Amino acid sequence: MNKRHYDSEETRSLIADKAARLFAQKGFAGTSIADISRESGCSKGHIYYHFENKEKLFVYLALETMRSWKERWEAVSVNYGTAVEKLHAMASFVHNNYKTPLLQAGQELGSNPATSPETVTKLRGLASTPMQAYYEIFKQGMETGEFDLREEELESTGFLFGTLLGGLCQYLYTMENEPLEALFQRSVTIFVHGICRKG
Amino acid sequence: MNKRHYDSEETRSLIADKAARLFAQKGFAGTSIADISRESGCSKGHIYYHFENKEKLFVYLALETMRSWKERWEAVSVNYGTAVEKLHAMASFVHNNYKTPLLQAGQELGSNPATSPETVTKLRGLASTPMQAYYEIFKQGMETGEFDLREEELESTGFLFGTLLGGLCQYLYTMENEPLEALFQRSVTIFVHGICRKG
DNA sequence: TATTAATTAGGACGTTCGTTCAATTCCATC
DNA sequence: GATGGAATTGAACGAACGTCCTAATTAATA
Repeated sequence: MNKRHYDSEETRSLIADKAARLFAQKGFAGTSIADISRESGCSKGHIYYHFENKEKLFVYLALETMRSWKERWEAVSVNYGTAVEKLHAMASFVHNNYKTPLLQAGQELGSNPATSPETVTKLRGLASTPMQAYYEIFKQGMETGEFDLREEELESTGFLFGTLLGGLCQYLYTMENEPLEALFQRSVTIFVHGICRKG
Repeated sequence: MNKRHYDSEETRSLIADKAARLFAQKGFAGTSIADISRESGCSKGHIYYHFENKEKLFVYLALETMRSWKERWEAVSVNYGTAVEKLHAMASFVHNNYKTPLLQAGQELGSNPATSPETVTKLRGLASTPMQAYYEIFKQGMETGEFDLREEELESTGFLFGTLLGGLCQYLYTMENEPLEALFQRSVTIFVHGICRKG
């Protein structure tokens, strides 16, 4: 017995895909249901068949995006040994998989006084998923002696690394892929070595 | 002869102030003329007496913000000698004076297909003002031998530094001042020294 | 005090927004 | 091939949007 009639499930994820791209590109308020309808090719009414409302749709997208991001990173990261290798891998991974603009849209929605408290709560913890992943890498680097870090510097280091990668994601839609990838990689180099002339 | 009747000029800059804060906090689409009217305490019609429309208002704010930012930085920066000192000063300056969220709102507006081409053009060059300032510092550091940089790395270094500071500005409205300032300063330290175990 | 031009308010406009809902189409099953 | 529930549509709703227009208010000048 097949529970799936029509292409309902596919339609749902098509809507989700298109909506995620639109939210990432134009922000929460900047994206209308009509936009999503046009882009996905299905009626406005049908969007409301799959999702309760615009806010819930966004929260679903944000949470799901982060869950899948974490899952895929954990699958990828085992292929890299040292912390430095992992940082480079992470830079590429974020460049290709991260939907930071979606996080920004989340901030936009979260800071709006009209947003429901439950939504704000759910959105609050969103950024902690990638931050945790960054933290783990720097922790490893500290433990193996690759990095010269003190315990209390770990969190802020991961935070800043994530902020830089996140900032670079702003250029995903306006910059060529190749030079952007170079910037992602150079971010790692700078974090690791700095730019100071050594003794 | 006084050209200023009433407090028109003051009212205009009051509108500009409130509008800038709102745009920075809630984005371009997320901020309504009614919001600005409520916040500034003057009528919607009066906003249109001072500004042609919402788009032009935003462009004015963005350009004016950047112009004033540059002016004030140039006044401040002469108090610092070395490139490292200037980087720390810049971090503090951005923390206290930069309206990066306004730049993000600019990207939001600029990437909207409905936005007029002239506006897009004006917005395009916005980010280059601070980037130029960052570039200058790293160039100085390279020339004085403080930094170990090659000519062709200058631009990307300034770009990344600006991206990191800009990313940190996202937390202006959600984080306490003191720990945020610490993150700004630590950004400089990491950029300068990196985190790799030396020798 | 009367006149005038600059300033401000507030409501009306057409449009677009998020949302709802009745009607229709589709497919699995009988 | 008829039936029923799931999938999908498209029109319609009130609210909110950006913008415009007219009327009221103000302060300077005559």
